Amino acid sequence: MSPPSQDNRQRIIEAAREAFTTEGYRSSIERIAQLAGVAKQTVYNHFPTKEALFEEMTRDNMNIFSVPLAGSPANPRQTLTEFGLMYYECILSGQCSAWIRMIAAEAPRFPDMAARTYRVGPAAMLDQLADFMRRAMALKTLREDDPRLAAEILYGMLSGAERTRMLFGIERESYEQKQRVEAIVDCFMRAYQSQ
Amino acid sequence: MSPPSQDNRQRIIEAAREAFTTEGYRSSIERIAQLAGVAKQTVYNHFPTKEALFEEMTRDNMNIFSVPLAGSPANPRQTLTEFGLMYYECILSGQCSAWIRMIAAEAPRFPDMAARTYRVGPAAMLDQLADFMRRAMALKTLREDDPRLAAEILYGMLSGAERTRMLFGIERESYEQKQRVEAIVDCFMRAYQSQ
DNA sequence: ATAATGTTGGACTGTACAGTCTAGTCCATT
DNA sequence: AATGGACTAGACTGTACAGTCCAACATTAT
Repeated sequence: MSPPSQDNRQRIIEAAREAFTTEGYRSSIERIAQLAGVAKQTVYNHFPTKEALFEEMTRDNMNIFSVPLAGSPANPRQTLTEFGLMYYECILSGQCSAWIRMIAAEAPRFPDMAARTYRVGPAAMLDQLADFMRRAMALKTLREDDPRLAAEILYGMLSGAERTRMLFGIERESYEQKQRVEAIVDCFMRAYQSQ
Repeated sequence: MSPPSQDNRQRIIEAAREAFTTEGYRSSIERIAQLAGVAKQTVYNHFPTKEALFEEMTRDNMNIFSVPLAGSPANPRQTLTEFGLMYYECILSGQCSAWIRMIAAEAPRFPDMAARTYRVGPAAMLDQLADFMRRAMALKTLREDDPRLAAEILYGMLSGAERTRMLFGIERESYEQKQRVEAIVDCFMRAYQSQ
């Protein structure tokens, strides 16, 4: 090979992410090639079909979803607040919004991709969160209850109304994220404090 | 006119709803005509362009979102449980799921349609719910707090994880809806009972 | 140098589809 | 009976795009 092939491959994947998340699957190969600054044929040198490129791109961008849950179950209020802030930062960002919208739109056409993304993204996060709840419940820093349900409830409170607005393309109303996250975690703690 | 034109118009809109929600906007006019049992030209007799048909269809189907909130603020647990059950029934049904997915997918292309649907659907429901919270708080059957936030929190707990699964096309895990709704409302009541 | 390999740009094929046009049919009103 | 508006079937135009082909070019390894 002459000009470094791996560079081109990565540039194409990056361009595909850009194009697919903003224009959906209908975005054309020619457009992607143009965004990558590469000839159309070069795209086909690296990926046999548009579908293959799409699948590769989704595989390459899955890490976009991971939000770490670091912190001790001894102090759930603090740990969950930190987690909630990071969640808002990452998951409700413009980039991630476009990504989720695109996944949702193409889920019927690419069910495997959607299921894989769900497993790596939301499902993994829920598992992590449920595990945290279980440990906190064992420590009696949260009331004894179904840890999975607790995880889903917190997840729901955090994403719920915001996620809906984001899906409909409604601009975020202006308010303090920090304040909102704290109010939500406070609500969660009222419901789940050990008595 | 000979064969009743209004019938055809309604059949076309119905077919468009079916086609657009299952295949997205990419579904063809020919396909819609076929579903409606009508000639392609007849579609164009009623709607000038594909976009116009789409807009009309979304206007016609907006009522799909309305979930009534009937019941007294004197007994929030019961009223909210009934509301939650109806919400699950309606909003998380296959038909409504496909609808939401389609809206989300086409929101960038039809921002007006998306905003309108948001106003009539989720926003109206949140308003209704917030009003209920306000009245219950005035009655001291719920703790004094921000009623809008309370509404969004309950809405989030109800739709959160389920909505995500639905967007990703993940089959509902089998559990009792009623049990889940009751657990969620119970959690909400723990957080919002007046002390 | 030369062979091998990747890239380029442009021409090309085939398909799918929006939207138009036409010739003919069916029915209700006059 | 005649007029006119809606319907049908199908041909047709133009465009967009996936995917292929090819001839010329650049770079690196031998």
